[in-house]
Amino acid sequence: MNSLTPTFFHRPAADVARDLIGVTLLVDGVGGPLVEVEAYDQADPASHSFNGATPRNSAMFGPAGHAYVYKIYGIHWCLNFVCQPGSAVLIRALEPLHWVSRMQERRGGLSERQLCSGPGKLCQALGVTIAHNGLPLDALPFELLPAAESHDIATGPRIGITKGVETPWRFARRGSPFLSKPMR
DNA sequence: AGGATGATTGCCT
DNA sequence: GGCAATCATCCTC
Repeated sequence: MNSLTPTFFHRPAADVARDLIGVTLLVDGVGGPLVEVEAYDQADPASHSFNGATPRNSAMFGPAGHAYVYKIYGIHWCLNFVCQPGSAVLIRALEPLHWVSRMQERRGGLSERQLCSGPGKLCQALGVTIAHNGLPLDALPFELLPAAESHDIATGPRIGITKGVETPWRFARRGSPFLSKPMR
């Protein structure tokens, strides 16, 4: 069951990002509704795609609606949803709702608000690795379920970047206790 | 071939 | 708040 088609993703990343808040992400049945995402596109100096395609970022130039997974600081995985060529949405946080016990096993028995409150944490909790790079999002192990209700969405500058710091392409569910950092 | 770097996290003070 | 961990990737020589 999955009603987010490639058409949904074949749009500017910032538009897709906003529409992803509240969408439930499951990987092998583990996950919950997205509460925080960020958009990146090719004209954006903060984006991995800014200087063109390389072996690492090739998924960003592949079909919309597929995953782009990369390793950061030699330690953590980060999951993105590919949009228009050279653009993607970084999945930063979700509300742990489905199969929470599995997430706690993977993360080390932490409180629920620490399970998926950051891009690296979320990948650890959901078991996302480089093995998921390039996979389509409309097939297992991925499931994307439309938002059950509308949300009050806050926007602001993106986290952890040194270029493009003024671009307000961080989108979050306002007031959620599951964010990587509070929205200002 | 060598070196700097990173869309982070968690532990320490 | 500060900083170490840890390594694939990418740029430069």
